[in-house]
Amino acid sequence: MANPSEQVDLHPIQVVVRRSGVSADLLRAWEKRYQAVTPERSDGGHRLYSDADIERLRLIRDAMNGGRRIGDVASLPTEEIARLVSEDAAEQQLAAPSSTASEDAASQLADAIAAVRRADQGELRVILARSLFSRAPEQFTAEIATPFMHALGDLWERGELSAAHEHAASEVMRRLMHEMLGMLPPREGAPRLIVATLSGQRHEIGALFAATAAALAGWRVTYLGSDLPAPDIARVAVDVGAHAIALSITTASPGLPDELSLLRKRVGSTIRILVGGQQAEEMASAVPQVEVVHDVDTFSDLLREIAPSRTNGARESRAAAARAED
Amino acid sequence: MANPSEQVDLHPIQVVVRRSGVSADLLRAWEKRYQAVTPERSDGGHRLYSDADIERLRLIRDAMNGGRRIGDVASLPTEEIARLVSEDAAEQQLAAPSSTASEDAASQLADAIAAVRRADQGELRVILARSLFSRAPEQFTAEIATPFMHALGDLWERGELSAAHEHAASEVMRRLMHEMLGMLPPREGAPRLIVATLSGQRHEIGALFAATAAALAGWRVTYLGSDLPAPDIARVAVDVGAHAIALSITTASPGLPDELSLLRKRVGSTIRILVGGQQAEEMASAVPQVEVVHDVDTFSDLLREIAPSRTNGARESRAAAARAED
DNA sequence: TTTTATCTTGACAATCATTATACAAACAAG
DNA sequence: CTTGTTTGTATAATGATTGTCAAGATAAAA
Repeated sequence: MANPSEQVDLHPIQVVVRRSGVSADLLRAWEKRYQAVTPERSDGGHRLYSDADIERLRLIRDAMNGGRRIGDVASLPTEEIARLVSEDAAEQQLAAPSSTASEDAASQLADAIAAVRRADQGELRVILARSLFSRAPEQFTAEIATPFMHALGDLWERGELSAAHEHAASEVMRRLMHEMLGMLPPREGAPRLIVATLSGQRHEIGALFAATAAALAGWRVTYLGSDLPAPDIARVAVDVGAHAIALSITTASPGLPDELSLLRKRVGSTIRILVGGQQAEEMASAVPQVEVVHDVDTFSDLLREIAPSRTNGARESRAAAARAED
Repeated sequence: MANPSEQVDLHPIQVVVRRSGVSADLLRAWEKRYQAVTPERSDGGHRLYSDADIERLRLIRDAMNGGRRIGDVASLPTEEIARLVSEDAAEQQLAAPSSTASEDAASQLADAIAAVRRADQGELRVILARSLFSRAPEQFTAEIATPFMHALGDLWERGELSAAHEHAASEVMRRLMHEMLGMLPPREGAPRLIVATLSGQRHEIGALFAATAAALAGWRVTYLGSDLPAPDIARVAVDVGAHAIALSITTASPGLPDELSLLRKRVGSTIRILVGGQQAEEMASAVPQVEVVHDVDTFSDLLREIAPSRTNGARESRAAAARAED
């Protein structure tokens, strides 16, 4: 076996494919035709790329996005390519038209509520979907989703909506939040969170908010849905190697504290249990080693605290890349 | 040192298979070839893995998902693997994705089932979403969604999945079918259908299939979700001016025929009521003016029969639009 | 005891990387 | 519009790497 220390910072071709966005076939073609990069070889003859190789490939890719032809740039020294790229970027700046401002949240919210009153599910979906895709997920949660659910609750309490209308509306929101959750890319190596509601708890909107917040905080989220017995949740948590479990509790029920205790017992002491929702304080404050969270912001902060932040690493390497471009 | 207290946190190989998603054969192969982990042994020679071993195996799996090769990472110290994983995750965000996808339905289905066994919700979603977007909705329903749900049921019956695993998997499918439903454009002037399940009926997958089939047949579908009392459904149906109501019945319950009758009375005789699902025959055949549908194809045919086909009109107007562009 | 789970070993098959060649779409020049 | 060039992708043959399986034996559980 060769000295391991010299292999640590060399990467197989698949890693380079993922990091550079260039297919394996193309990497080999570029190497053969233009010597774009000339990676090391392993004992078996497989290519081993250095970080500098990858950086150079990214530059080449950027140059091509700027309209250059591969044959013109691939053989140039790296600094030369970098110069071309920044030149092209400067050109683009001049041609770029200033973007139109995004619609304000208030009017979108008003439109959505109006659609709810008309029980127009299709229109509601269109409004909310447009709203979601026109801003960052964090903004959507804070400016649209949360106020919308509150408005829905108010209308229902005042008797202006039937249960079915409310059901149809929150169904749309639930669907959207599912989609959003699916759009957030799971990070490898990030801590894992299980999100669910216990038996008898059928309102899953709160759990969805929690799942979204966690995904935004960089966690890998397994969303189990609503109405699950404690042993099942425990089993998944242990199997998956979860670092924490988040539960939404909206309805009071007599057996609930016991079920929480059972869950606490089953999962072992290293896994934290966080509960939130209208009835969380009442149902969970008596259960030892179960933490009650009162609002989404606290929850987000707590998650970032627990997780050993990986964002720094990403930020550092991005900064390094920026320096290299100068 | 051979006291029994040290065995508390050691696990037999099957537990490790479940938690790490690596098969037993592979665990032994990795140990033999690369000393990926070197578990303790029982007196009889059986492997006993620690939690740290499992964590290391998870890291190795993450590294491989990041494009690393087993031979490169398996022998590295654990911290080194962790470093590679987080580095790969961070760097990957800077590149355009270009992963290789398997095309045919059979292998996609196999991939999906494998992900279910690993309880890997994120991967499952990626596989199914890719599968959905790579074919027409009709094909997805017939070739992927239906067989997938059957396979899920089989696994559950054979006890190879816990309720929570099954829950997590069908959650993903449910979410996807919601998205698909949202993607199908509502046709102006098409007849309206209400889709829901009655009180006590919590399995909404069947209802989702019905909603999708209807949307594909050209209907405007209002999807209410599961577990709704008959009066609420009736009110929405009347408000919206529905031409028909479709209900999924999977669980037998004593009050159900009465609730169906109530629904029948409330909505007036012009609205047809169609029911399907495992228990539909038993629960609904005695209720007058409620039609039992036995499979999806029959349901689709029936819908096309009831609705005056708009497909021609749509095609005509699309052709007109094309002419206008010349 | 009987049944199930795990062990070791070796072989095998599938996947992936390599080279070389070929081909077709896109592009530029005439 | 036709040419020739550039360039991404596909193919086939070969070898390296890696996942899976079978057989026979032992251990653990029922």
